[in-house]
Amino acid sequence: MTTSFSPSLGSSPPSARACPEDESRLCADCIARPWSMCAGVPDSELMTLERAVTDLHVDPRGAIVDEGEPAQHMFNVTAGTVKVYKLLPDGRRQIIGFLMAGDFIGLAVRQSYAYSAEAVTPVRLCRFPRKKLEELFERYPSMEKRLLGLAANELAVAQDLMLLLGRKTAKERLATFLLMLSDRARRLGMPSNPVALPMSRTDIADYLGLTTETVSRAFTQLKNLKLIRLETTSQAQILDTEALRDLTEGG
Amino acid sequence: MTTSFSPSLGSSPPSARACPEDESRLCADCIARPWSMCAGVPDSELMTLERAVTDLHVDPRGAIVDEGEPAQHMFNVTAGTVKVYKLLPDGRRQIIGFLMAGDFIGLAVRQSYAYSAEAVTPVRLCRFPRKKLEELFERYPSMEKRLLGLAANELAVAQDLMLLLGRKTAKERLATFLLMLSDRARRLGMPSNPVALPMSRTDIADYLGLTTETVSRAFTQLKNLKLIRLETTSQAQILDTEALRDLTEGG
DNA sequence: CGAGCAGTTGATGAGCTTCAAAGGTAGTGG
DNA sequence: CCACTACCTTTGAAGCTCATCAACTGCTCG
Repeated sequence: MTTSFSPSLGSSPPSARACPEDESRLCADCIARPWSMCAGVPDSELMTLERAVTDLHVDPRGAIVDEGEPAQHMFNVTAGTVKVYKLLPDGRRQIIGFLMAGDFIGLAVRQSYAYSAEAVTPVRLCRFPRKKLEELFERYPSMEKRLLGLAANELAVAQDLMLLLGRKTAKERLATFLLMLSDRARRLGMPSNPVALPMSRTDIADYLGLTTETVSRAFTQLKNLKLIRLETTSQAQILDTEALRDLTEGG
Repeated sequence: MTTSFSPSLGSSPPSARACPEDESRLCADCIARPWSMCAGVPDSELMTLERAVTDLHVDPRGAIVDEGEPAQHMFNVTAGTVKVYKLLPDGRRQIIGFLMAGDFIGLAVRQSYAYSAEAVTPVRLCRFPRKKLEELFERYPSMEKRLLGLAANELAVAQDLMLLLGRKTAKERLATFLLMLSDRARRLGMPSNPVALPMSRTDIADYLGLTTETVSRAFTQLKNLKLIRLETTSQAQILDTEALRDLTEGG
């Protein structure tokens, strides 16, 4: 049995399922660990880590954190895809990132979350109470060092997205997006050429600062240029990586 | 005598002037310290800090770091305004931030800088060799902790800018920008109501993802709405903060 | 099989860019 | 001190990209 929609896990006791028995809860087996801040904890000390975290599953469309809610937890994504977004009062939405294994949610200096996060696919998360995390950092400084490195990476990704949003055309944005997803999948050891597009066209549009219609037209353009082929709406075969890469920079 | 243009300070021995005698080089006197990562170093240990850094001045339009160059240093801005930007091969530019006292430049996990930085006003900087910085972090973990906090802040600012670039109209962007500058000036203890606009219209345009013409027209619109008044082109009086704030969110 | 939603395609229009020129402002030299 | 020059900013007119509105297709799931 699975709950189809989860409430925000940020502050209230979540109805999200605890980890079922058919999957390991051991940090030693965690696929995401090498890419996450947990890589800063020595193998021999993983039990300390396990005592601090709660393993959670969230179904697609389930909320993980809500903008403005008290930031009591930090999360590590260990499987699946999460979208992180900000809203304007009139409903305009900007997705500021798609998170995957190894990424974190909820690094906040302030009291409350600066954004909302929601599962795109079935997602698996490790939840750290902020206080326990502080203790872990005290005990394993390299864990905090590692988080700084991840934050620096996030920052670089954010800056690339700013360049995209401020200065690229629709076609260039989509080309950039497809290569970004492909590269990331490769880094995570997942299939990188038929690129997986688990998110909807609306999500892609809200990430690229466009509308679904424009995203759809851009897909058609790339198809007509023989740069990609859509196996299904959620799987894109890249036919000419070089030409696509040229496109991302206006070539 | 002052050199009007400085080469990049990132890797080569800079022709930027060392700090002249009429200004203190002591960290104890540093105005930016409370807002910077140096706040993580106890007062009694400031001499260690002083031995590690080089104090630099850069004139307007002088380069500080160049995208792609080896990232051998990190910088702290202690006075003045710096613009940080990325370029596309065809010259399109996106300014990803205006930095002021307390902000850092050059947090990079990778080997080279991910962006360029250039002085807008006369700028004062502390330059940290990456190696010495590592030693400082070893010695003063709270300094690295503080840097993590600053990076988290940067990230939040970046995310706000993504929302602006992806989803706001020209008028909303300018309103957001003016309030942002005003708030920041206040936090730094500088005059916040006639907002200082040290950067050119072109710089503002490249920050907001617009053209100079559109920025100029947006200024005119805000003037006509009686929300602001331009004392000079580089000083904006905010006449109705509330209405302006409503505008930033589409109200 | 039909309902409903996601995605695609088409037609029109708005907002911003581009191209062009005039108005200001600051710095320079007589 | 003022005139001249050069650049920055503002304003105007036309064009283009993307948004909006609308219809259609195809897929998924009772």
